[in-house]
Amino acid sequence: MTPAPPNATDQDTTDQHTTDQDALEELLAAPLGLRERKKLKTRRAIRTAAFRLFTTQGYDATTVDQIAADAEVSPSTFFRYFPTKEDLVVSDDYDPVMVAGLRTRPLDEPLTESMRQAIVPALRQITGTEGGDMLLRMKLLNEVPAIRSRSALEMIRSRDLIVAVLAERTGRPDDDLGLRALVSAILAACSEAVAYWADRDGEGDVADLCELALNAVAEGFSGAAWS
Amino acid sequence: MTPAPPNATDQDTTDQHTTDQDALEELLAAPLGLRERKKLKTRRAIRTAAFRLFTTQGYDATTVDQIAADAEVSPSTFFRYFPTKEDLVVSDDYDPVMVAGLRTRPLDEPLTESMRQAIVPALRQITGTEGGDMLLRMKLLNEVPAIRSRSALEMIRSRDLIVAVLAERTGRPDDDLGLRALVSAILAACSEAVAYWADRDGEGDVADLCELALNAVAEGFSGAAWS
DNA sequence: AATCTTTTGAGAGTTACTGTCATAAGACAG
DNA sequence: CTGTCTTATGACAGTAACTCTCAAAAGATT
Repeated sequence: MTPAPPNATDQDTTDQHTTDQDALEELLAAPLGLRERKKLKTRRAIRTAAFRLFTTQGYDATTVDQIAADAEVSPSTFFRYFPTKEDLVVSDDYDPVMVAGLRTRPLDEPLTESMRQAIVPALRQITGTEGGDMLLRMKLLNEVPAIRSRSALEMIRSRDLIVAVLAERTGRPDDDLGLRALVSAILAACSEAVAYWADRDGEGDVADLCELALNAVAEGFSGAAWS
Repeated sequence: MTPAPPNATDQDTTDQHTTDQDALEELLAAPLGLRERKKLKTRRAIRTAAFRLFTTQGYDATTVDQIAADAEVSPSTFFRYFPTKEDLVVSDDYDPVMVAGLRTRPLDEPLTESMRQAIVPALRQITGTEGGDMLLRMKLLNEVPAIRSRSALEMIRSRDLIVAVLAERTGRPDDDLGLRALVSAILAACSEAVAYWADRDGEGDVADLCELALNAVAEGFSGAAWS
């Protein structure tokens, strides 16, 4: 999801170029305006406060009012930054990474392979950089039904995004059932891997587990008896 | 999910025998007590009222109080029958059907084939008997984020159930990542098929679509270039 | 008919969220 | 650096989905 772009350009009806430009600008324009800096700061403050409370009291036992108080903002402000409490946890900034990865793959490569090559490195990168935070989020995702539930919506978003890219690349329609099914299946397998990893406190390498999961699916569908 | 067993035997601390006996009794004792009959009636009344309101006003615009009023029960009673508003929609009684189907398959059959043979006929049966209701539910599932989200939890339950059965049959551990990934992938593909079907107002046969989806996944994982 | 058990409704309380509006604070022009 | 314009904030009121408690009603049992 939008990695909290400080000033989310809501409608880019103009051009697909805009997206890339914005991303670039965001990275280069180091001296952000004071407003933007403050916004980022509050956002971080809220999230930090929230996670601190979550780890000590648990997700459900922590109220939005508490979080707001702890972050020294009003409850209204909380909701301005995070439309729902769940949004604190389910923010996956790596869809774009995956899409970019996908686009680099050769067109004649099998789709599963392209996806594998897009997902696995992305996972590896993420765990490398923000591993701790991700583990915590994924653990919440395993444990808190509300979040687990909510994350399904994010997955659908991811699926739609990937399907759109692949549809474009293969010249299929956007709503091709086969394509959707395949992408969903792959994402499901990878989610299982991530869940498994989080459930074991980040033991082992997520990326490896993800490959393992994908291999298991491939093997299963190849018709192995498997007992 | 428990298809609303009229008198859920909450604690059978006595004996495992009790469970089977109760289940048997429940099926045989056709002349249900007056209480049970009334309970079933209210449950139906609530659901009927709810669906009527949903179709006219939409899901979000319909409040629980309205539903309760329409069904002529108190709001308290509503929540006694359906712990959440979403539960009105996401009640899949066919997990047991699938599990039973799975158990009839030969042990040396490939897992994917067993699951396919368990899922497809189950789908066929359901659409045959309660097709209209299912279509409506699935459409809500497509359209209402809250429900879509919630149904993810049901899917996890299904997955766990199926994984447990398959783990037992293949002698694998319950938490085998490969098995989980495979089952999740298959369920994801089938969900796509159902969603696709509902999105097109029940046009075509769900079971066929499901097979199509599974075939697409198989093909994808077989390494076809696929463009 | 009397007693016991379960279901029901009334009401009060909590929490996540929405909308409105006045005020405060950064941005910018002159 | 002053005035104006824009945007972020907080206070407040309101809604709706739940949760809990308790007393009354209704089915079950002897």
